[in-house]
Amino acid sequence: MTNYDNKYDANDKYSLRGRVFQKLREDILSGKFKEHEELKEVAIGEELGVSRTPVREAFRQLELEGLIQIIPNKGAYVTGITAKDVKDIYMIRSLLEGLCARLATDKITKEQLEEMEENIYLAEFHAQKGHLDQMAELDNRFHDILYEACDSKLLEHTLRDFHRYVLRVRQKTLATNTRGLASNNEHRQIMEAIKAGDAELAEQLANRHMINAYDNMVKNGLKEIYGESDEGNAEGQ
Amino acid sequence: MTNYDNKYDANDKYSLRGRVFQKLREDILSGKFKEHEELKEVAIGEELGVSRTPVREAFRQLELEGLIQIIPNKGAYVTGITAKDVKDIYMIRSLLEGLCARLATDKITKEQLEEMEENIYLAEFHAQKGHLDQMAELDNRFHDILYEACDSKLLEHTLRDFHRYVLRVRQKTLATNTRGLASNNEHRQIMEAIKAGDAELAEQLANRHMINAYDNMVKNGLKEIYGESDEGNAEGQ
DNA sequence: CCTCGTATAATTGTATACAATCTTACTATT
DNA sequence: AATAGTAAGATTGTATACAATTATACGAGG
Repeated sequence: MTNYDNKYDANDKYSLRGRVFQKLREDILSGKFKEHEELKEVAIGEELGVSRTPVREAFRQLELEGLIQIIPNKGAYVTGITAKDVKDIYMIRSLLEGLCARLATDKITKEQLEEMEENIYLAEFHAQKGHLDQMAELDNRFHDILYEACDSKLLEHTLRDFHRYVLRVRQKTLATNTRGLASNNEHRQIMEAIKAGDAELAEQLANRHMINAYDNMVKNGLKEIYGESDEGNAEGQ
Repeated sequence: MTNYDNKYDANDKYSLRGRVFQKLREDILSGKFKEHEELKEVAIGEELGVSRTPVREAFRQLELEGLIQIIPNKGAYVTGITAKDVKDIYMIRSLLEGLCARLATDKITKEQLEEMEENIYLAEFHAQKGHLDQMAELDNRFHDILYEACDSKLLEHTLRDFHRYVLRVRQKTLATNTRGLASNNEHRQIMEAIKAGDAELAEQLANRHMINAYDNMVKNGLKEIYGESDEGNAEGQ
């Protein structure tokens, strides 16, 4: 669930705890810390030059973000993502991104729509050039715009959480260029539907966009990467 | 987002932090702490007989659960729920409870199905007797069973978060007996669909169940209670 | 050689001390 | 009287000290 309309965001940049939190999140999402790796308070503290207190508080936040698991009196461990988790997230996101697109059709501002168009235009350029990093960045930003445009702090926050959570996987799988181009075309269709005021269509397209993204991940070896590496409950896909 | 399959739950009962966390959450949800009320570390600590450290850590968790907002160097405040928030949550829940019911149709165990039937049977009894507290309890439990039955830790956790989050409102509005009876009949229909293996129908019914619940809240004065009491962004409903 | 138990070390949990920041009230100046 | 400045108090942020718990290593007994 977490917090919503908070101008002073929880990951506040200016406190030590906030900086530790951001750093650790980044390191986990980027894969610097592997799954099931243990994070020790003193080690992290020394590495970042802070005491245990801010580290501990950052741990509590990371736990609620689902990035680590804290076992009382034992330790903090980077959580693993199973193939089943990824499948579930995309199922949930499919519905919620659809809802988001539907709501955004009524609520989107002129500025947001313009940024969307620019985003798609730029992405096409980078797709042709094969700039994968920029593609990923633009993809993230496209969804962020959509989340902002739905005018629901709660939905926005929920989607952002899920989106961030699968970034770990995405970095390894979206790196195929063919999907990048197809994905951007789907973005364009969604944008066109929103622009035309067709909420139903926008919802369906956003819905489908997630399903396609997931199918592509499966094709490109999601199973091999995250298959049975975990607690052995990777069943579905 | 928060943590998922964690046998050692974050709100661990045996640490001071865990107890403080649970106590504060309970007090916020029950309405003992009013919206926008400031929570001071020392005051809470003295009241519960602990130092500031576990209180601070509990605060971090409450913040990520969306129950309080922490402004750096200033204080912790109980978050307000606007009418718009409630509307958004029910919109989201409508989709996700539908998904949950659909998945549960395939995954539910014999035991879970039996507990569901028993739950509905008991609820009918208490509805006739006008036992509102028990009704609320059984209603919560029904949805918990459904969440467990969908066999998705992620969906289960997400729905539980939203469910808990609206408890604050529910306690004030579901207290009408007529809705209790209707609600229980909807539970029965959902259960029957699941039992019959009709996933599509179960999804639609669960979907509709949420919409009905929300409509009833609006009828029974949600607006009056949570209308403009907040930041003045209660627009939609 | 294996198992159990104990002691020691390592790690987390909590309390307290100190630093930084913000709030409040009072005073001086206009 | 109103306002700005400043100092005192209150509150949060961080560091450190101590307690409790858990993991590890080693040795005794079988």
